Amino acid sequence: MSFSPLEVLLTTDIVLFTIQQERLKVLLIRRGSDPYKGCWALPGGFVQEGESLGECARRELLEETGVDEAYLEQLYTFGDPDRDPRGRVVTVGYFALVRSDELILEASTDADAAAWFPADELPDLAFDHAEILRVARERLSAKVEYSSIGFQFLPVEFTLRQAQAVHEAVLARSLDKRNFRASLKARGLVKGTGRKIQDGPHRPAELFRLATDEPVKIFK
Amino acid sequence: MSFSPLEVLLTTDIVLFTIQQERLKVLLIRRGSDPYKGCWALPGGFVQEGESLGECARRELLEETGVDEAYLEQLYTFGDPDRDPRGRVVTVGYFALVRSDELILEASTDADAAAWFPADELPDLAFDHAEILRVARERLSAKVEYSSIGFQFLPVEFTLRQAQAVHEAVLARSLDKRNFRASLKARGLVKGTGRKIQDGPHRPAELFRLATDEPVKIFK
DNA sequence: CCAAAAGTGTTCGTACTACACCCATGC
DNA sequence: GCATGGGTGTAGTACGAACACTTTTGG
Repeated sequence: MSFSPLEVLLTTDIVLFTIQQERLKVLLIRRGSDPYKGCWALPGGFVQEGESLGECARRELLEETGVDEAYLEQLYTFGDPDRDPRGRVVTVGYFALVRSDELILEASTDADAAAWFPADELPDLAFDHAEILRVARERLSAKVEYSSIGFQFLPVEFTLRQAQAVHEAVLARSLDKRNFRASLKARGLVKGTGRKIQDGPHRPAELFRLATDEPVKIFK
Repeated sequence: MSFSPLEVLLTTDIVLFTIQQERLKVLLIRRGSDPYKGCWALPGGFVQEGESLGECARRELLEETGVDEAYLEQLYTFGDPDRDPRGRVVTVGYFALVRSDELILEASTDADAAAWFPADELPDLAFDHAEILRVARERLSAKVEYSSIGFQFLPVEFTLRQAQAVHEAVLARSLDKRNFRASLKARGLVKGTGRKIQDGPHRPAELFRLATDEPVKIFK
């Protein structure tokens, strides 16, 4: 290694998903400075001294969106030489999941700079963020099927209907109610609390919670 | 972004797997310079100007091991602030698979600087390379079960016994011959060539090849 | 004829699919 | 009493796991 190594700028970009109105949504921010000023983009920013990649992603998420607690997972690293007009900037993509009921926190950031978009109606995005988002959606869909990651969108106690709506939103197809419930039971994933919730002119639904403490359980 | 962003050094490190004597092996190189001089480490090196991450991994693989054609896939990015004593060095881990019969190429590199180690008898490694290797093994094992990635270890034509041996080596457990073959047939993964190969005092085996052109097919 | 690997089917349990009706509640 | 979502079971099919013997060849 006698050549002088190339120094690069390193960022993390976060694809933050949630469910609203039973639809999968993604948080985007409007860029306030060049390049791509005024464009929609993923939240993210430069890695700082003494900070790990995951710490950086968590910090950026908090700073740019006000989201404090979220499931966070490294996705993929994008480093094509010309992906950023400023020069050599490599980004480590993350994806993050928050519960719908934490979204009040979103108001803590400057209001018109951030917005939730339905995952299937996205605007044009800055840099290669459309590609990062595509990879994130792919990974999320796959993981919902073979792990319990989908429950990250739900509060600690939830009804089975809510759970099914979340899975349907992520997979973008409808599921059979009896099969969905049977599968949860077969996997021993949820346990009833005995308590019920009444939210309309119909029979009250039982509240459930995850049976295990591990946040995300891989099936099989 | 008013602060001045941190510049980092970026490397790729490659976990190169193969199968020899029906065992899963990993290629390591002995470091010729500090830090960790004399230690075993993964092949890899600094990303250069104008080079994408995948190109860097492929180049390092060629330069350090003489391996030209290999299946290559990005694994995970490791960026803890203190993972490298030289300063802030972030590495993008890759894993690569080569066929056993390409290993003659390995002699093209300086002989005692590189060696194959059984995946379950590894020496101490430099940096956080033990962790990178752990992640790579995990990913490889998982992927062998739900994709046709294992055939990357085999030549274009192979016997079913060879295919089974490869899968057994990766999974570190023995498989049932009839089930293995039935599963290949059910998936329509391989097709017989009609030709046979004779390699000992026993009935000759038919040669097979992959039924599809796609290098790696995901099941289900 | 012996050693060595090639080749081949069935049974069982488990998991996914499709599918329809009664129940509890508020208005 | 009616509208709304809550809750439940069964039959068919597909897939993975366990399991043993005959065939072909070289020596």
